[in-house]
Amino acid sequence: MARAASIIPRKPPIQVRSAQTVEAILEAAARILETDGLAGYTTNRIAETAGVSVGSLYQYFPNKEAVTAALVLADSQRFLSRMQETAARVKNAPVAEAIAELVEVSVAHHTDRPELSRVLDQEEGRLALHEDLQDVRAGIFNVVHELMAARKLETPFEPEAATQDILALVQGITDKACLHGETDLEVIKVRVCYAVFGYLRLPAS
Amino acid sequence: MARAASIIPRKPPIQVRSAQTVEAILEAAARILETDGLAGYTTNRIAETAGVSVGSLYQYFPNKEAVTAALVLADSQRFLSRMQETAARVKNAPVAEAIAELVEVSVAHHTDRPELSRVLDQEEGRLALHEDLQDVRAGIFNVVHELMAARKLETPFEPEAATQDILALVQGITDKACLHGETDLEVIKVRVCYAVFGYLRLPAS
DNA sequence: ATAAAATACGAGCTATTACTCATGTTTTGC
DNA sequence: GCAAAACATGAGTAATAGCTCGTATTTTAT
Repeated sequence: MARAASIIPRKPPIQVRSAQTVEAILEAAARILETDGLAGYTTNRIAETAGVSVGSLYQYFPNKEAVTAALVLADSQRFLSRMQETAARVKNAPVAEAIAELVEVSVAHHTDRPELSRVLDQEEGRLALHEDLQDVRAGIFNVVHELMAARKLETPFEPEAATQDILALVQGITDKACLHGETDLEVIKVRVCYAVFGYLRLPAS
Repeated sequence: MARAASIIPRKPPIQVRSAQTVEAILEAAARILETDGLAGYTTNRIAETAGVSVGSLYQYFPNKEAVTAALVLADSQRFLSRMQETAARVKNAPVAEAIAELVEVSVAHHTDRPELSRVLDQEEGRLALHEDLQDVRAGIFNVVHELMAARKLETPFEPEAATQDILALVQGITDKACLHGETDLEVIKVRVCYAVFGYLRLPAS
């Protein structure tokens, strides 16, 4: 049987020098995915772009997938942090405002580096098993889930299903908008809010 | 410069024999994408699975991408046909029913061979330029767009943006549901309808 | 029947790419 | 100052996959 390709970093960087190397590798990988997509995404090119040797790359990542996984994880963690911060901040704000702020965070996360976001979301499927990543996904889910509970937002469905649907429609609308070349964060945000308010049967703010 | 890889079929099959070959190739490609995704998707394997030689494959397709493009086009055309038929059939039905029927077609299209649908949607991005495909996408767009016009469904946004959003949220919710292992078409359909009705601010049926 | 066109075949060429390893350099600990 | 550990290097290897092309077989047309 083919041994499962581990995604766990091979060796943790100890010195500052190596930490910089790892950072450079991740940023290079991101830039390549952003510009050329998976087409030009090779370990040799990642190393070259990062200004390090391939050998160095393989000292910290057991394989190419691990680089992608690290990228996805870092990106998701950033998103989760912002969602949690925002959720805490708007804890006592009016519902409409709370939702609007969370939607803004979500849309901003996709419109910031749209091409990168698209590819990472797409690659996430292949890495869905990874534990850390599942925790982050669960965290994002919980932010929305808890908001609905705290505000007593009701739907005819299980709260879990409703949460999933809301996250899905936010992402769906945002992605398509980006895909069609839209760049105005505000405009997209308004439409996404409109959809979420609609799903929740809330009156317009 | 790298010459643009044409996606236009190299030679049209003339005899029935070759038509069967082309059909076998497309079905084999679909099955591979469905089971192993892009990982095992090689021209050699496609040919082997189809029970023909690689040479035959390259007699009708100029390159691998062309096979994928043909697959995407055929799939989109099936979807468009069903949407158009359904739209025509429910022309005079109550709005709620018309929407429900169209949503059912859409959800069914994704839940039929969910894995295949996911990969094809994903690959569609890379082939977005192709003319025939753009026509089909425009056709799907028009079905929804015209329904909204005929029924005088209003939103605060440009009709085009609203149409895009509705298609996006339908696909978004459906995809995520499939991804999470949901298989019950009826259940998904009800939730998608709920979202669409919400976006359109229509009372529940 | 026979020539020509269409179709089928598949070994193998070429290019690419993930990944290794032997060797050299820098940093750390004492 | 020095040994050991950490880090960096990049030419080279092995495997893979897209695609070609010379040849063989089947179908069509007359």
